[in-house]
Amino acid sequence: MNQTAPSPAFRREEPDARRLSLIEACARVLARSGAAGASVRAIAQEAGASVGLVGHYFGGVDALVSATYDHVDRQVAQALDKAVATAGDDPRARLEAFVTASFAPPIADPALLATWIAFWSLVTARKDIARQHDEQYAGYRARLEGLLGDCGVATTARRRHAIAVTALVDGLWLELCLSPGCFTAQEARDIARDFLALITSSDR
Amino acid sequence: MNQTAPSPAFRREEPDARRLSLIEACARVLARSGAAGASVRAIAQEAGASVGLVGHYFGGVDALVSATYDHVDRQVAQALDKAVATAGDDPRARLEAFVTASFAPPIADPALLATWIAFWSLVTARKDIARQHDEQYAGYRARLEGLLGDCGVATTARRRHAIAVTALVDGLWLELCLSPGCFTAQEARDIARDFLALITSSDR
DNA sequence: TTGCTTGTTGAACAATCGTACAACAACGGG
DNA sequence: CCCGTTGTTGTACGATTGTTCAACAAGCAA
Repeated sequence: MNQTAPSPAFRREEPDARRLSLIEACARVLARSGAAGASVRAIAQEAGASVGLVGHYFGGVDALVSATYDHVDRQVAQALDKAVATAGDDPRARLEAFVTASFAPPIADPALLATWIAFWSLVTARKDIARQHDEQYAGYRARLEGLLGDCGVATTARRRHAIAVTALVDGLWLELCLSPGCFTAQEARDIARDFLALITSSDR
Repeated sequence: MNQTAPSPAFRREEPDARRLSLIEACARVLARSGAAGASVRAIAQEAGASVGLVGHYFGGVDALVSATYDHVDRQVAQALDKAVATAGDDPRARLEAFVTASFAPPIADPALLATWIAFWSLVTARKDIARQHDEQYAGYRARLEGLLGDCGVATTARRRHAIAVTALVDGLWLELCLSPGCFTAQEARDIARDFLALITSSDR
C-alpha cells in the first residue's frame, strides 16, 4: 500500500486539559469580540475543538462563561499575590506592590478588561454571575484591608479606605485599558501611590 | 350599523418623538437584559412599535445603540450641570456638587450602569463606539479640570487630579451600582468629599 | 490481536437574530 | 369628499444562535 501513517483525526485529551483549553479559548474570544461574540462555535473553533465538546464538559455555554470568570479571577489573584510576595517584608512596600500591580501586565491588558466587561454585562441578567462578582469583590477588599492594617491604618478606617482604594484602582484600570492613549501606566501608578501615602500617614 | 368608532390601528408620531421613544426603549432594554438582549424585536416591543421602525429611523440596530449612547451621555451631562448650577457660586461647593451628583439619582442607578456597561462591551468590537467613549471621557475630565482650577488647584496638578477624581468616582459608582449592598451612597459621597478636601488643600 | 470504554465529532433541530420590502392606513391638503 | 404622502406594519428571508445525539474512533486492558 502507498498509505502513509493514518494521522489520527483528533486527539484524546486529559479531561482537565481539555476543560482548560476551552476556558482559555473562551477568554480569548470574550476579549476579542465581547460577550456578544462568545458563541459556542466561535469558542470551539478558537480552541480547535468541536461544538459538541462545550456541551460535554460544561453542559452549556453559560456554564463555560461562568467557569471562565472563575479562572480569570483566579489568575488575577495569583498575579497580585506574586507581586506582594516579591515586594519583601516591608508592609508599605507590600501594599504598594498589591495596588500598582494592577497597572502592569498581565493585569493592565485591554484584553483582560474586555473579558471583565463581558462579565459585568452579565451581572444584570444572571444571578450566578452577580454572586460570583460579589464574592470576588469582597475577597479583593478583604485582602486590601489586611494590607492596610499591616501598615498601621486604624481598624475603624480600614473599611472606608479599602473601598476608596479599590474604587480608585478600578477606575484607573478601567480608563487605562479603555482609552490607552489618555494617560500612562506610570501616571496611574503615581496617582495610586500618592493616594496610599495620604491614607497611611494621616490615620495611623 | 352597530359598528363603533374605528379605533385606529396605530398612531402617526412626530419623527423626533418616535425616534426618542425608540431610544428610550433601547436604554431600558439595555439596562434590563444587557447588550446581548438588545434585539430589534425586544426594543420594538418595549417601545410599543413594530420591528420595521428601527430600520426606518436608524437604518439598523447598531446605529440605534450608538444614538442611545449619545442620548444617555447627554442626560448624565445635564444632570451634572444642574447639580453644579444648584450649588451656587462657591467654587468648592460647585466642585463637590459635580462629584457627589454621581452618587444620587438619576446617575446612581443600576439601570444606568447596565446601559453604560453595554456600551463599554462594544468599545472593543466597534470603532465608532470607541470614539464616542473617548470624546465623552475627555469632556468629563475637561469639565472637572475647570472646576478644580476654580478651586485654586495649580495648573500643573490639574490634569493629574482630574484623572484621579474621575477614576475614584467611576470606581465608586461602578461598585455602588453593581453590588448595591456593599456600601451606601452616603459612604461614597463621604469618600469622594474627603478626597477633594485633600486635593484642594495641599496644592493651592 | 480483540474488545471495551469514552472522548470526540458534526449533522440536525428549533429558536432567534437583523434586514428588506410590499402592503396598509393615518392624516392633511385639495 | 377624495386623494396623495408617508409613517407604520408584519411577513419573509437567510444567517446564526444553543443544544442534542447517534455515530465514530482513539487508546487502554486483556
